Amino acid sequence: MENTPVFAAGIFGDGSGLQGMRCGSAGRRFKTENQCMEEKNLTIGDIAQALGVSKTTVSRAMSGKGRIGEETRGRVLAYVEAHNYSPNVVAQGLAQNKTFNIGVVMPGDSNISELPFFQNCMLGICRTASAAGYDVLISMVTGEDISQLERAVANRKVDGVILTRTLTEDAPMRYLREKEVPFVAVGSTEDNEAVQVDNDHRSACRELTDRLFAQGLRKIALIGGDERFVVTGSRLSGFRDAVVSQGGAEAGIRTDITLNVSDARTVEQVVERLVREETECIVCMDDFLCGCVLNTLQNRQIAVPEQIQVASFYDSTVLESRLPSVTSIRFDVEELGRKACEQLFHILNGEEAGGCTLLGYEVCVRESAGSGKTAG
Amino acid sequence: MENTPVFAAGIFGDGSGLQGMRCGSAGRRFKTENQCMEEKNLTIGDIAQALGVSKTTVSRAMSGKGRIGEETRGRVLAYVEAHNYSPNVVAQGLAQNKTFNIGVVMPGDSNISELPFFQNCMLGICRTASAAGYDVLISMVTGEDISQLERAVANRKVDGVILTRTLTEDAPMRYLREKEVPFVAVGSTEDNEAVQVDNDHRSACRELTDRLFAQGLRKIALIGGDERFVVTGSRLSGFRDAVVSQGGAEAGIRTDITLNVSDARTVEQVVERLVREETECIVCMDDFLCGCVLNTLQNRQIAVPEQIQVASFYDSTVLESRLPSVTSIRFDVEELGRKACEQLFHILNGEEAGGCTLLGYEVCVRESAGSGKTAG
DNA sequence: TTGTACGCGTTATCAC
DNA sequence: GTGATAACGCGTACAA
Repeated sequence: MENTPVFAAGIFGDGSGLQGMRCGSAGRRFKTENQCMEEKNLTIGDIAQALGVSKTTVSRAMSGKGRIGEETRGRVLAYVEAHNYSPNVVAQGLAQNKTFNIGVVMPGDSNISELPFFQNCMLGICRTASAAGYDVLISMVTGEDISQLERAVANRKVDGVILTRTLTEDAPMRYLREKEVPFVAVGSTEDNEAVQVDNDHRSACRELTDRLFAQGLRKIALIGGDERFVVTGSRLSGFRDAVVSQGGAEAGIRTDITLNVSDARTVEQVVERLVREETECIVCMDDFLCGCVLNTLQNRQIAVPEQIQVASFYDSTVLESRLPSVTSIRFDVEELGRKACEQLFHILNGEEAGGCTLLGYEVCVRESAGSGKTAG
Repeated sequence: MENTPVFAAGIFGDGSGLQGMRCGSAGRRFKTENQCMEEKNLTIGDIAQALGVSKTTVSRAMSGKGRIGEETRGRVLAYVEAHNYSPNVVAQGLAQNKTFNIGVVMPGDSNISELPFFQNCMLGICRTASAAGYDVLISMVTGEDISQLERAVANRKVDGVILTRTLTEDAPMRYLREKEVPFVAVGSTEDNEAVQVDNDHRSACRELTDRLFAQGLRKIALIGGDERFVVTGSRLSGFRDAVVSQGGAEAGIRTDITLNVSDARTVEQVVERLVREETECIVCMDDFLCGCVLNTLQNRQIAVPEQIQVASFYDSTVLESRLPSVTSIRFDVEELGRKACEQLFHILNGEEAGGCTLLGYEVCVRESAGSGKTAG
């Protein structure tokens, strides 16, 4: 008994118009005659032939579109199940002018404290996409280099795109606009036309700041990062909202705002100044900065919250093992990714989604500030 | 002068076999007659027609394969340039049984200190892939759920896969093996058949540990994470290599090894014990654990390195703002991603790549240990 | 050197 | 309810 290895000839057309007894006709690997690994590279044509029906019928059975006899449908589905056939999505795409891919733009130069955000956001996106039969194609953007995104778009590899970070002068967004590629932005943008999904940073930061004032604090400092990130602006607005609602300077409130702080050294200098000026509480725009602030205070032997309070406008896992635990705001980032993906699908289905979706937040008062052990 | 909007009719065949004067025949958007946005949805057929040559000729001009007249080639390329046409990669793929996508498997449940690793690894992969005309498709794996990977593979969305983390019982790897999907693993594996790219963790950890012994230390403790990660095993081996080379217990060397430590609370308990037992140095297998150890020591007012030394077997940015600076090992993770991607391309080109590629490392002796201010 | 005629795997149209 | 047939955009053996 010979098991002659048979090369899957005619892959790219062998000239003979023969369509006789094929076995994994689309195969690209070696196979043995009698035992063709059924699950692989089976085509709609193979099934049609095996069942003595037309390709059209098989297609209909699978898609559920068009009329088809209940029995025929059952037979096809049974065969499909038995040989666990799965359609070639690329070919489906070619026929429908779709790719079943969504692009996700990730910054390649984010700092530590932002990474959990992107990770969880990706998780939400991937799960939602996967459940809808889509795959996620990544483009990393570093600085002004959006070449990866350009490639993906120019090559028509994606049906739409999700932006996971928004800048005030956003190169990726400008590009997508220009090319008329459907996209959704995670994080707010100044472009009101754009579909965006974000947490309500402004309200969240206002609420947290309000609580600090409610504790009787009067000298609060704010340290923030890159001003070009739209979220920095939102948080700042929330902070100011709270200040204004308390009566501002007229009510004896003193604030000290420092933005564009990006490294530990700068934080150190700022903190030293703030301590000298007898600031009662330092509010940080993100956990990276907050970590730096805590380090500095620890090295200077300044007790938190007894001598100075500290709070953060973000709650990542960066600080989770810290003592004292840090008062901050918690967001459901995975949900953010999910929502963004759903919005994109809406657009793709022509159900033009709403402009801006705001998700909630949770203020977590912990030991470092606002818990009552105030120094103020 | 009317600019009648003309719907790109006949997308899926309008019945008329007409091939006359088409403008973006593959278009799916509205266009104006005279000013069809040339760069979009131009096909090889459009170009052929415009230039009065055959599609084959255009194809050849672009691919460089097959003989073609220098002048003809020039004309085609000029036209392509002028209208900045770019081929439909999906269609190319369908014709060549390729996708021009590589899959990347990411853990969806990694802890903070691992994230910079995955980020940089991705960066290396994406850049290499992009330069080779490939895109990166992400599959997130959480726990035993490899459904996203399964979808991508079953749907033939990828030509090959890169695994960014390896476990001793690796579900994704098992799956890829079974489906005979070409893959490369970042990180070592027990499967010797698999193509793998890794840093030489064993040598690196041995070298670092050797230095500690060279400082005269005799009581060293090791704290490690998940035992199922292959890298945990490698690092442990390196540590043991150093111990053995120093003569081990007979030479008066005491070691204390604790694995599967994953949370800050456990670290605290372990550290307390180690301090009681007058350990001279705590070596951490990664920076997350190291961060926890430093926190605990700081809270207990135990000075590093004066009272106890601390070193880490990994150098992420998690600890970069810490004081004292931590002695650890530095790897070029982006290079790791690059190499992995290159190896995958070798396999895809049939140039069966070597089994295991080991990349280098750099031991960074800083303040926290091995710098001379020993407590031992 | 160039063109013809398929084929890749699927969907959509239109007859039957 | 079912089946040819023509797209989708591109590559390629073979003929010219």
